[in-house]
Amino acid sequence: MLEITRIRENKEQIAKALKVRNIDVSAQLDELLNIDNEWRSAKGELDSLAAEANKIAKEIGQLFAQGKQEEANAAKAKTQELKENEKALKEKVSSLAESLQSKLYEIPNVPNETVPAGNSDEDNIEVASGGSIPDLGEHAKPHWDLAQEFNLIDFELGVKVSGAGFPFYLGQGARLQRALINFFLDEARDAGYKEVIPPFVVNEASGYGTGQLPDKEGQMYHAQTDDLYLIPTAEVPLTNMFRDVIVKEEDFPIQITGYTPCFRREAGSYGKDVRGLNRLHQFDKVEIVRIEHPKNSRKALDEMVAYVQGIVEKLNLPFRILRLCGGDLGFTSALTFDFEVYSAAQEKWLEVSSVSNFETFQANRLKLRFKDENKKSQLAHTLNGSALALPRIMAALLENNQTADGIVIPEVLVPYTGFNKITK
RNA sequence: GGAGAGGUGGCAGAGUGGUUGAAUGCGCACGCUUGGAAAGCGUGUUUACAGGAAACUGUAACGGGGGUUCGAAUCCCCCUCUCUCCGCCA
Repeated sequence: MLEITRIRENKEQIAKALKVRNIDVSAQLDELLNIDNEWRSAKGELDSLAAEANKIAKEIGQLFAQGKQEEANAAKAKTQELKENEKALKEKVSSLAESLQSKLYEIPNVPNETVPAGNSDEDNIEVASGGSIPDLGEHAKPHWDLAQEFNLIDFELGVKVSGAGFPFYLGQGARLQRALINFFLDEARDAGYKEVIPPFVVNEASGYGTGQLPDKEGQMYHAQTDDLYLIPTAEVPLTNMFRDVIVKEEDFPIQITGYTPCFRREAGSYGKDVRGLNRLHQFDKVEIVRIEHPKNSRKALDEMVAYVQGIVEKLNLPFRILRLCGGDLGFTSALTFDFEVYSAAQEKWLEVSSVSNFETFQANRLKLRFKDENKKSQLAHTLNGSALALPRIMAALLENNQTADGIVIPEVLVPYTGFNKITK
């Protein structure tokens, strides 16, 4: 959520910046500012009315204390009209505040000035790449065939027990999965991130805090009996740790990491993009989160991108890094870099990480602040990134590393798997 | 799930209708004191919004919402969370 003061002061600039997302919010901003003006004047009126009422109430108290009953009662009568005005004004103020709030929720984050204009993922800009795409020859199998052949993942069994998109990982497949999780967590810890195991369900307030609510409600599983949401990403609990918190400036940078399963309804997804591990309702992910001083967040984002690149390289996967264009940028993000790895049998790029700087957008919703050198509270910046999402990494590993007699495990993972090749 | 108790400032903990944004203690900050430190003494120490260049002023907030009242942390109603005991249970 954008700060209203920022909109007041930089309306034109914000409208212009949001054009990068292919949306025109000028009219919305004007409406917002109108409401804000109305709200402020009503609030001012209410405040002085309340001041007057408070003053009289105090006087009445004193009159009673002095035993001047009659004068006190006379003063009481005087406040009747005041009370009625106050009540009406109060309602006006709160309804204006409410409508202001809901309008504010509708405006997406202002893209960073380095975000390129564009409509879709086709307009994203590749900023780096690495690794080499293996030549698998004609007999390359997609990972869903390999998973079946080596008995690593059972999609059918998942359908029976839960539904499509909830696979069973079996034997060496399960061990590889666990190895990846442990490898990612260890790497993150070595890079200075504090490990956390958060709850996998969150309340409504947390959903609002990081921006999943109100607009992306349909993407989350909702346990209605208890009004809890299954987390779509560890970002939600890890960032909400800092909701309503005023951190100390010297605590920056705050770096945390956590592994969680992620649950996504993926309403509306279908077709061959969802085949195998490409898109699941439940998947594992290790997330890194940073809470930063505003002046350091840009640098922090670069560090996070470099970190993610490092682990992708250790896994020897061909990758590319994309700077997301305005049209592909998430609602809450100011700047995002996506990582894709090449899955050589499917012959396609798969997104495995998204590293974003939200600047103050989430912090404003979260009321996540710090005291600056002048002892003024200021919104912090929040950032996060996948490091990494497992299924597509698994897909690429299986496909890219297939050989005539098995699937080769990357060297860095062998200490974690306990085997260096998946065999029948 | 049943019964009970309770949610007050960074923490502990008073306060049951009237200068209470809130005693007191701890903590913290600054100053005095000291060779230095501790102790001691003094001053200060919530947040949000509005107005203001600032000093500051006004309003709101004692879990959340609503009500009674001239006036509510204090009374009433609803919700919520926590704790204790019992039950169930990994």
